[in-house]
Amino acid sequence: MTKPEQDEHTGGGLALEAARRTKLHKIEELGIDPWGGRFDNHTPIAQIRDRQDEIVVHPLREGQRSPKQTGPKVRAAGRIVLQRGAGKLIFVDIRDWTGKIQLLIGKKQVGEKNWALAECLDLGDIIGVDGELKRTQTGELTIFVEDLHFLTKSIETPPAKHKGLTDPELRQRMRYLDLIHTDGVLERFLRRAKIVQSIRDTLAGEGFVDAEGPTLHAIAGGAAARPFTTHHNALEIDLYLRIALELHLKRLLVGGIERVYELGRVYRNEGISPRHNPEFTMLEAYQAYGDYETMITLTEKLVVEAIRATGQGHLLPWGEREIDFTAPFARKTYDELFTEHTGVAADDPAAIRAHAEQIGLPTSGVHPDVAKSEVFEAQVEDALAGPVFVIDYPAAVCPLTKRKADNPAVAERFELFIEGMEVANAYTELNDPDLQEELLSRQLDGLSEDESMAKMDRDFVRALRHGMPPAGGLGIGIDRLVMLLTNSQTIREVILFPLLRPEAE
RNA sequence: GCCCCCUUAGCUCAACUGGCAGAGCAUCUGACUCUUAAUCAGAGGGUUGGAGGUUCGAGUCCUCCAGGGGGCACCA
Repeated sequence: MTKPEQDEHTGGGLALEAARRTKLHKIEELGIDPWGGRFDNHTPIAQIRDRQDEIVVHPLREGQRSPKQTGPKVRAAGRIVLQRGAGKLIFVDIRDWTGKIQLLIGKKQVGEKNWALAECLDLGDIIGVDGELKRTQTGELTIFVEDLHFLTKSIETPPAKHKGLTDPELRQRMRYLDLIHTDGVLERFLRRAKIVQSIRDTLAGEGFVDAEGPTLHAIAGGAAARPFTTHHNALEIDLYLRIALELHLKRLLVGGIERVYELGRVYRNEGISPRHNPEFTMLEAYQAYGDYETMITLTEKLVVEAIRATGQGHLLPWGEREIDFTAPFARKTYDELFTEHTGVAADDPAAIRAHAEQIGLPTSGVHPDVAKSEVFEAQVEDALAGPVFVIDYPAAVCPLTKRKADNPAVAERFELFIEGMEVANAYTELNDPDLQEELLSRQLDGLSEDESMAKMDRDFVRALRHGMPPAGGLGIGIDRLVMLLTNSQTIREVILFPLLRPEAE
């Protein structure tokens, strides 16, 4: 093992660590544990800052350079993010998850041992302090430190103190550093937590209970996506990571859990993009005796309450633009939008087929509803700035959805689109077991099994045969909703640890 | 899986048409008891992502590889 002293006068990566290890040893020599321990009764920095009006400034007396102040005694803990030496004074800025505050450590004020410890402080170290909250001569709110508590040494060098991390690879691989050093990152993820909490609160307020379905599925149903496969050794069976929550929650409707939801991770073995991560968070909620109109009302309430929880108004920033979330959101039928954006009659399969060919989509051997759906995805979805509820889908591409009573070619389904993104998807749930069995056993022309939602699940059909109440069901892509509510243009800004290739050794 | 772009000090970035690899922050030494992107004086720090190639000479041009970003495909 190399001695730190050997590298003391070099400034490369190893030497930066060596300098910190030298200080770590000095801390140990002072009889202080550089890894700290329990530190009770400190106050979050934001709350400390709120006590600034308790500072009393006494009248200036003759011979004084500045007026005497008295302030509240406070105890804080946080990470050192800035440090400035001024002789036998050190100014330190610490940060906790509520804010930042300046500390003043003076040699005379803290005593010899604390001063020796203060000389061992580096950017990134975590410390606790006791002191008096006052203002410096320049007016900066500051804890005048009386006692110093060392809580944890950082032996790695932090990023540049103002620019922070900008390399997207480093930001994702070392999210812990991103949270500390990139402006707005910690706040964004705390905001995500508030959104999720708001959704759970709203659902609870509407009488929904949460449920935990299995994530290992023998049949990856409920959506059309390629699953991840895995293997259970003792049972000697291949299993899939779930691609949706749907089929188990509906079993719970059969079981009499009348309002049920799950908010959890699903996995899809597909491409990565600014709007896709292989694992992402989905909400699905099911309400017995409801329908898709019930779900529109619920969706609006969930979104509006989530926005309220983030402390924002109805107009949210989105890049250079704004999104107007004033409820009720626009509602347009699928066919209406289809014609509006393509100029093709929505009830004319031959014209749709010709149009699909014209824009380069394959049409031979493809079911008319599939062709229509592909044109819709290619030309309509991206153009939907929204928020807009797209209502009433072609039935053939909706195998889990109840058909309209007066028109079996149309399914009672809506999707909520905002900025071209599908944020929510909801049905009046199909509860006819015979029709369900038929729809799950038949692949549509032009779709492979991978591309299809039609994966036979005998037990699911058996559950329906026992009677599932008429119901409305809703799915919301939580990550995309969080993107929209935090003005984040890519999904990896709202997922703490997006999938990356392993780092090379 | 395909196409394009990026990769230089711990971090953030320079380096002309191929011609001595640089700066700021960080680090180290010294000064400073009211600083706040502290300041001042000095010092050190590089396998230019990796491996080959062209050239008198490569951070720069070429090939392959790796990682990341964007787009396409996939995502009914």
